[in-house]
Amino acid sequence: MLKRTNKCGELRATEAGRTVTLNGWVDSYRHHGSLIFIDVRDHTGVTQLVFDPDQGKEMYELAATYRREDVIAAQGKVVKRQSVNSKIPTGEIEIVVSKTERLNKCAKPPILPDEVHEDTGSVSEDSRLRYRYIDLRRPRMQEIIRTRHKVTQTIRNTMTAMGFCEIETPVLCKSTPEGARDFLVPCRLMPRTFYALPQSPQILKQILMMSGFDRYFQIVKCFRDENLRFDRQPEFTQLDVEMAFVEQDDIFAAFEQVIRAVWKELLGLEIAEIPRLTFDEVMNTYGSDKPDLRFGVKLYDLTEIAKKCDFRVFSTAIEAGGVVKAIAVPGAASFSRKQTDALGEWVKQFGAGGLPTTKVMAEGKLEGGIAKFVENVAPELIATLGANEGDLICFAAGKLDTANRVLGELRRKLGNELKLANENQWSMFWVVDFPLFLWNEEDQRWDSAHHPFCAPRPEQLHLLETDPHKITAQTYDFIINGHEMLSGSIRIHQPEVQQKIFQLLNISDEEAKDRFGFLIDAMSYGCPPLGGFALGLDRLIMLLCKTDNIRDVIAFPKTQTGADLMMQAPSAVDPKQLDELSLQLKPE
RNA sequence: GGGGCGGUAGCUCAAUUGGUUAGAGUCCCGGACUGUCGAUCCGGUGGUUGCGGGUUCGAAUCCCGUCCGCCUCGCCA
Repeated sequence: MLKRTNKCGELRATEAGRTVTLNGWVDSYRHHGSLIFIDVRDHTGVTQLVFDPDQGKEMYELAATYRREDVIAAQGKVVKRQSVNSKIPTGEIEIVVSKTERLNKCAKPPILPDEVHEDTGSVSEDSRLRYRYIDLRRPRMQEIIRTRHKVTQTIRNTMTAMGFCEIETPVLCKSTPEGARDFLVPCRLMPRTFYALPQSPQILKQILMMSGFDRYFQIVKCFRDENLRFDRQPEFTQLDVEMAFVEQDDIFAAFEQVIRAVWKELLGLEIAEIPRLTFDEVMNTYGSDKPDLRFGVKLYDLTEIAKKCDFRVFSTAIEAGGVVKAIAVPGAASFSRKQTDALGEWVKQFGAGGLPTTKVMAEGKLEGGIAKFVENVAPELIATLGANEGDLICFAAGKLDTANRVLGELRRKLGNELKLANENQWSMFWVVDFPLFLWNEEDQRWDSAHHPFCAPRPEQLHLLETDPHKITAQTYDFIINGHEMLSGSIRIHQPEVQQKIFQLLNISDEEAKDRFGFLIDAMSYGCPPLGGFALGLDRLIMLLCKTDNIRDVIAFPKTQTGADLMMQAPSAVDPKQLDELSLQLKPE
């Protein structure tokens, strides 16, 4: 074969006169009867080839049969072009081909690796996933997947420099019914038993700390058999980290070094000081535990002001011990009645009865919606909210949690729709002081807010018996632009404490022993204080590549029903295989 | 599991809202063309309108079921 001497994106005018060979895919071809132009593409870019019959009739005739996505080789002289194409980096030169070879003929291509054109539109994701190998040839996809590699490299280098050791943990693990649903793998050697794919290496990394590895990390696949979303795949990748002999600040310092290195390496940006906000603070101020702080639109408590209004919705809520809160959304005063009504319907899914609104007009006048009920407090209202002309004030009245949720969701939705966030800005911060437990109304019991190995603050241990909801966990999230990127905690390192937590979570000794016996044992044979975190790598890449589709950042992703459209997984299996596993299928 | 949107040529879409033989661009095939670069021009192949029922003189269009894709609520310690 004619082996390449250069890549398709690298030749410039300075190489004019040299004889080179290129290998690649036919990106486009233009026939002019006795002159053929072909743009040949590889991962580095495209170069124009010129085929002139004067350079050889056979060569020319072969080139005349080249079609899109054929794989070809071409040898020839680099010459400066008569007419420069300023759209491509190699546009100053072309190759006058003297020898060529077709390395592979492409069958009629089902899709083409084109970027979007005005009149042909973009290829549906179905087709892109089915013919992933063609889709991945697109420069944009190449860029994303290569960015991903650069991120993992940067992470590995930084973690290694900080003294972390990358250790692999098993993929065939033990099923634990807590948390997400497990993917199960039947065990042939022990019939009627199953492995589970890990939801995360949580327990194993804690054990590695007990084993004296001191600082562990792993870029690792995790599996959760739950329903999927735009940013969720059944298998996804985490940067998993655990550290021994540490407190919260040590973990923050370690991660901040990593994220700074990634932003420097990938974006050339220095990250300023990273703030820490408490859970209560973000919930009350932004109505979310992961707000996007690239724009304001804070929630304000208007309960006192609302008491002065003769509005049934407010008074009923306040009498029931609830609150009245509001946000002022810039520019939303232009919303039509139809739009505000639609918002009123939309918020019902978060427990609101409806959405009272009013518009801020010139000179601090209120108009529309519930204006007549709040006119009497207009100046106070506007001052408290810091509202301006053109804002739409949205109220939520009811229980504090509900009001926060409703306004938080509304803030997120309208922030997106009205593009309130500066696209070129990054908002990063830690959320700290989460509650350790959340009350589960449905089952009438306590649940871990994160997981059952999170350590309570030692000075609050006595509250375990009396007021579990008051206990603050040494748990933290890291938020970027309104997305939860990371979460972690200081773990429990004393078996007595762990047992108490299990008790409160209604996990019996027997159960605990069955599921986590090895962890408790390990903990009792010399366990250092420890903590760590897990970072969602796919979501991080999504942010860095500015895509809102997790499938874009994974080479071979799955659809919302967990299918791989290229390899056609999952699929039925041979009855023999089932038999070997002592499995039998339930009739439909 | 619930809700919403979608499925028409290999690909991206249209079809005057139930009415003649389901069209266009692109890809592919063939032809013309020596400076194109999303080449252009001419011709051609290509359809179980996701699938299965039903309503109707007549269904891509309406109804029921089902499958698939996307978004979303629940769910994801």
